Order: sequence, then structure tokens, then C-alpha cells
Amino acid sequence: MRRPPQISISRLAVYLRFLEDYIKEKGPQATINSEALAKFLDINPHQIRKDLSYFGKFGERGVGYRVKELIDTISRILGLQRPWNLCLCGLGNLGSALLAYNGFRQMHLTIVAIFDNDPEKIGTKIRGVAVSSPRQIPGLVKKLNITIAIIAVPQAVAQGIADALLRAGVRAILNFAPVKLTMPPHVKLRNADFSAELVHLTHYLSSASQ
Amino acid sequence: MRRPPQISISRLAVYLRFLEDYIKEKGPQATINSEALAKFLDINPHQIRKDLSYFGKFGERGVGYRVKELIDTISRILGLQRPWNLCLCGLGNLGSALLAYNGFRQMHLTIVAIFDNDPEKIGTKIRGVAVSSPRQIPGLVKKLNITIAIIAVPQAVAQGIADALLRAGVRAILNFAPVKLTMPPHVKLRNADFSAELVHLTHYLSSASQ
DNA sequence: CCCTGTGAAATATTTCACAGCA
DNA sequence: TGCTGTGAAATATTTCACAGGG
Repeated sequence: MRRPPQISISRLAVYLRFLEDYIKEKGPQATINSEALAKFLDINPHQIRKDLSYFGKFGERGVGYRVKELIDTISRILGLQRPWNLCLCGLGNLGSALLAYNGFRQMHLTIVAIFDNDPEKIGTKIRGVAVSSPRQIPGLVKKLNITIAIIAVPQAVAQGIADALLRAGVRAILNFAPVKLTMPPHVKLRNADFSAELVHLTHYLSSASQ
Repeated sequence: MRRPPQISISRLAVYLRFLEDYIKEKGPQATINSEALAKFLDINPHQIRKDLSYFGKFGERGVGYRVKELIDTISRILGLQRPWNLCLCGLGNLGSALLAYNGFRQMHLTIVAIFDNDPEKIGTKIRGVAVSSPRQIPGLVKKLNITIAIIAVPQAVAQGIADALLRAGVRAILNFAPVKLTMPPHVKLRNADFSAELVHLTHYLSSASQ
């Protein structure tokens, strides 16, 4: 059994979300086999079994997987069995969208601090979360035990915010700003890049039509 | 020379964005070699040369790449040398964030229609773009020659919107709703999934600390 | 000599086929 | 029999090493 590829982590997240919907519909005793799950998600059943096998044996031969157990297992694999405190940097449209996004809560991910430069926003509470100046990053990251940060600020200030987060001791960053950030290797950095996604579509459409 | 992997398209988008910033700083005569570019983007220089070589020969031995030319070349590869009309489905926080996102304009991607169910919004113009009822999808997609759609509606209605877009003749969809959409193979579908990104961070943090 | 472009090697990932247990 | 778990095969992708043109 080898080390799981990065991409299998993304797939586990997809399985998890589907299974959470599925158990709501089918009830807590539901089981599912890899073939049925594969069909729903339009993926190869071998892939699913392989992804899970990197982490252990969770199914029953002749039966499939007990959905309740599988949800717990995948949650544990993904580190979602415990709560995480996040901060959101940047409360523009994107930051507001992320704050409103419900997907986080059910994953035990809680935004406990918001940092924004706008004096109008600083000192207010949005959806129950206080907005602070970025100068408060060092203090609040420690005080609120924040380990993960979301960067949703303009390109030009993203690296500066990232540096402040790094100094404050944040250990992982999800960056929505369209820049390549520089971080030491002990900080885990992921980039979410809208335009890179769109470009797949334009490339596909223009190469398909030639 | 083999078929380029999907992921090299994402990397080309990253190269392109960097080069656009770079030429602004260094001027229109700038050149760059694969090693320098690789260093800026924290990537392997062989990877960059290989990614480009899937599409042709764009560099000069002993010199590197002329940045201006390389920008044009990558734009052409990605299908960005021509304009594209997009529609945005869903004008919540995320939809608003996407509408405000400047990255699209410089890629010749124009949002020409917005679809939302809210009667308060229908009939208004946001950032110069009219908001219409989803019932207008068939008519407007054809009339405005929309080929690409962005779905930023709640999970529960995403498949219905996708079906309407399909019937209207849209050829590619970028889906931000956290569901697996079902589409026939001739429609190119990409998913942008925030929580799948975050889960990489929680998985990393919890497995690193064990 | 400098740096690209590219076959070939190394590595990573996916798919397959089937042993083995309920 | 039915389905998982997993080595092994097939593919895909990345990295390397170097030929070759300016």
C-alpha cells in the first residue's frame, strides 16, 4: 500500500459530500458498494476502492460500505473529526461569499476572525464574526488559535498579508488572490484560481472546433 | 510530441498571468528563459519547456522566450485570442464576487447576461449587465451567442439550471455549486470546489501532526 | 557557450484482474 | 455468490540528459 496521491484527497472530499446527501435520503442504515457510488459520481469503481485502500479496509466483502461508517472514516482521514479555527482575510464580494458558504460549517471549519482594511468595516460584526484591522493578525491568530487562513484580498496586497499570517504562526493558507505566493515549506499553501478553471473551457472549445 | 495533459493547461494559465505582470514591469522587449520563469513560479524548468513543446517551438536557443510573443502564443493556445460571451447564473455573494472579478476582462471573457430568481433583482442592471429570470435562458443564450456558463446557484437548483443551459445550447460550464452535475459528454464541465481545496489543508495538518 | 526542444528514463497514477472472505 | 482490497499491468506525467542551433 503506497502513499496516497494528492488528488485522491480531493476525491475523498467528493465522496464525503455525496455520502452525506445519500445518508439523508436513505437513512442511517444505508450501505453502498463501490460500483453504485462510482455510477453516481461518474468515476471508476476501482479508483474509489483504491483511494480508500490507501488508508485501510473499510468495506465488507459481499456487502459494500456502511455509509455511516464510511462518512466517519473519510472525515477522520481528512482531519475533519475535530474543529478548526480559520480566519478570513479580505471582506470584499468574494470574502463575503466565502463567509456565507455553508459547506464549511458542516466540516467543522469555523471562521473566527475577519481581517479587512476598510475602516467602515473594522469594529463591526458580520454573521457574528468581528472584523479587525490586519494589524491585529499577530494577536488574534494566537489568541483565537487560528491555524488556517483564507486569503481573499486584492492581488497587490496578498503577499503582505501572507507574510503577516506566516509570522503570526498560521500553518496553512488557501489563496484566492491571482498571484503565486512565496511561503516557506512548512506552511501548506493551496491556490484556488478561477481563471485557470475557465481557461480549460476556452481551450477545450477552441481546440474542439478546429 | 504527445497530447498535452490537462494539467498543463492550468500551468499555461499561471505562466500567462505571470508574464502579463512581468512585461508591465520590464517593458515590451523583455525576454525570459525557462529557468528564470521557473524560479519565479517555483516550478521545474523542464516542465515549462515541455508544456510549451506540446504546442510548438516558441523560444530561441541561447536567448529564451520573447515575453510579448510568448504571451500571444499562450493566449492563442488557451483560446483567449478571441472574445467569449459568458452568462452568470446566480447573483448571490459568490455570483457578485465573480462579476466583480477583473481577471475575466483581460482574458476577453465577458459576462453578457445574469440569471437569478430574485424578483427584486430581475430587470435591474448590475455593473452594466441586465439581470433576467432563468426562464429567459433559452432566448438569451441564443440571442447573445453565449457559449460558456458559470453556475453559482445553490446546490438544490444547480442541476435544473445546468439542464436549461444544456437545452439552450451552452457548450461549457464552470460549476461552483457543491454537487456533481450530470451532463452529456459534448458539454465540457469543470468544477470549482472550495471545500475540496480546504480539505487538503486539514488533511495535511492532521497527518503532519501525527 | 547558452538555452531550447525532445526522446528516454523515472515516477506517479489509474485501471485491471483476481484472490479471498462473508 | 458478491464485493472488497490489492498486487501487477497499463497509462500518464514529470524529470532528466543532451543534441543542436544561434
